Amino acid sequence: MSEKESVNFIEQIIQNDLAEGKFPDGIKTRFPPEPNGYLHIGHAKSIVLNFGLTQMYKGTTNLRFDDTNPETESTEYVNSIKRDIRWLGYDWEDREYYTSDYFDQLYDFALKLIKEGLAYVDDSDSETILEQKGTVTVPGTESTFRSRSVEENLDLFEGMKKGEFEEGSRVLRAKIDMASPNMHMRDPVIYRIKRMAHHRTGNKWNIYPMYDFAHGQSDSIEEITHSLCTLEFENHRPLYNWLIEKLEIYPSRQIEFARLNLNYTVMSKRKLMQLVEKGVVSGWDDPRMPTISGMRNRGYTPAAIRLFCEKVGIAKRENVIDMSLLEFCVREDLNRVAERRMAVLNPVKLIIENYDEHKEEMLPAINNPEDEAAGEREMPFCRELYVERDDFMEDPPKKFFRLAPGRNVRLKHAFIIHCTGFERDENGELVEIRAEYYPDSRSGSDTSGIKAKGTLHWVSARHADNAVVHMYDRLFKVPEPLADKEVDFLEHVNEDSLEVVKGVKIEPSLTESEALKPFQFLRKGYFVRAENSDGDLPTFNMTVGLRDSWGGKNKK
RNA sequence: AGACCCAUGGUGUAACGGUAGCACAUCGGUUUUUGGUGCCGCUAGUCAAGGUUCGAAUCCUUGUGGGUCUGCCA
Repeated sequence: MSEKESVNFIEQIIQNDLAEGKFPDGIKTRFPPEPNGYLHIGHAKSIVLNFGLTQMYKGTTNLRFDDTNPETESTEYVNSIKRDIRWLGYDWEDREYYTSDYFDQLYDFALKLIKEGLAYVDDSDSETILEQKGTVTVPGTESTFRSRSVEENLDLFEGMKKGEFEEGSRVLRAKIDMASPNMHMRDPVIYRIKRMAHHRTGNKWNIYPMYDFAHGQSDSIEEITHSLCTLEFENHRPLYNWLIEKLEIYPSRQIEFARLNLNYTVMSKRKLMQLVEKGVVSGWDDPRMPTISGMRNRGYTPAAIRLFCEKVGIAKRENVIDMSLLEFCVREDLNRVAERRMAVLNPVKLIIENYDEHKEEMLPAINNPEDEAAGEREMPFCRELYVERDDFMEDPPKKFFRLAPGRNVRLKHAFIIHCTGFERDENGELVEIRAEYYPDSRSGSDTSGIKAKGTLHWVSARHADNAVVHMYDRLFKVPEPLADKEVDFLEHVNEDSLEVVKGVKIEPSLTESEALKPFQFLRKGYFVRAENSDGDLPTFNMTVGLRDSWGGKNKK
C-alpha cells in the first residue's frame, strides 16, 4: 500500500511480540465505541489503526459496543456506528460484541473480588465518597464501610442486584489503596445502582458496572492481545492491570496513543452535540461536521479518509493536524475517481455572434483524464452559452488568461473564441459577453493554428439545467476554538461556513446524476449531489475546491 | 504542584549511540486544451543546561514548557 519502511511505536511493539513468538494464533484488537453518539474522524483514526494492524500483521478485530450506561445509549447509535464502519470499508464479520453480553460474567468477577476481601459495598453518598477521595496532593481517607465482612458484602451486593435499594444509596468499590498517588486506585467505584432499562438487557439488571470495571475485562474475555486507546486512559492502566492480576484473567496489554485533533473544528462528542442542539449545523450529518456521516454527505470518500488516517501517524504527542492535510487526501483520491463535468456557478451569457442561431452540435468530452476507462460524454453546443462571470475582465492585468475584449480563449472541449464586446446594464453589471468563434479550432481537430492562453468551462444556455450549490467554509474562525478556556467555543463559530449559491447552470448530463457520486466541476472543485435537494432543484455540495494558484496569487 | 505521560522545520511524523529524512503547507520553476493533475527545486527543525561517550535527537541528571487524573460518564 505504501512505500514507507518506518513503523509507528505500536507496530514496533507488535513486531517485537511476534518476533518473540508471543502470539502464534495472530493478534487481536478491537474497536470499542459507546453507542451514545455518532462517529467522527477521530474515531476513524482508531478504526483504521485497529483494523489496519490486524490486516497487516494477521489477526482479527472485534467490534464491541461499550454499553455500560443505559441512560445515554440506544440502538439508533449502534446502527449508525455500524453503518459508518462498514462505509469506511471495514468488516468485523461475526465478531459483533456488546459489553452488556458480559454482564453476568462481570457480576461473577465482582463476586470473586468480594470473596477475596478486595471489594466492599459502600453506603456513603456520593458527596462523602468525593470528600474521602482526597486530592492529588492529599491522600484519601478510608470509608467506614471498608471493613465490612465478606458475608455482609455478599448479602448487600445481592440486594443491590435484586433492586432492593434506591439508586445512589450504595455502590460496590474495589478495595485498593486510598493513599495511592494515582486517584484511580483510591477504591474506585465498580458497580452502581441504576434501576432503568438497558437497550439490550431490558430490565434484567438494577446494577451496572462502571467503565473501569467493564472495559479491561471485556478485552480479557475476548482475549484481545493489544488494547489500543487514547492517552487519557494511561492513568487507568494500573487499575486494569490490578484487576487482571486479582481476577486472574487474560492479560490484554493496553497501549495508549494521542487522539486526533483537527484545526478549525472540534472533536468531542459533547461539543459536536452542542453544535447540533444550538442549531449551528443542521444535524450530526451536516456536511460541515467532522463526523463520518457529515463527511460522507460532504462527498469525502472512504479511501480519502483512510489515507488521511494513515498519514497523520500514531504517536503519544498531543497534536493538531492541519485541515490542509485532509483536503490534500481528498483531492488525491477524488482526482483519480471523480468524473469531470461542467457547471457555471455564477453565470453570464456569452453570445457567439458568428454561430448560426439554429445550429446545435454535440461535442465529445472526456470524463476523466486520469482514467481512460471512464469514457466520454457529449455536450451540446450552440450560439448562446453561459460562462463564469469571474472569467471576464474589461481591463485585465497582463497575467489574466481569460476573457477580455480582443482576447482569445479556449472553450473546453469546443472552440477558441475571440472576444468582440460586452454589455453592462444601468448598474454597471455585466449582462452579456460577445465573441466570435474559429470554426477550425474545434477540440481534437484544431487546424486553426491560433493560440489561446486560457481555457474556460461553459454550458449551453439552451440546454443547461438549473441547480443549487452549497459551498462550505471552515466551521470556526480560529484554528483552535477550545484553546482559550475563558471564551465559549461557540463564539468562534464562522457564521459564513455555508453559502447557498442559486442560479447555477449545469450541463444536461448532471441533471439525473445519483446522490453522493463524486464529480469534479471543471476548474472549480469536487461536488456531490446532496441526498436531499434544496427545493425542487438538484443540489450539489462542495466537497473541496481545486487548488488555485491564480486566486491565491491574485489576492496578494 | 502528588503521580503518570510528552517535547524534532509552520503542521504532523521518522532516524533504536554513527550523514537529521519523509509528508502536508509555503515559495519558485516546468508540463498542460482544467491557473487542476504530474514533474523538479528552495526555505525551514532536535526545548534549555550540565553529564556519559571517540561520537548524543537518541543514554543519565536537573530545569523549562505542555497534557492527563479528584463522575455513582465513557
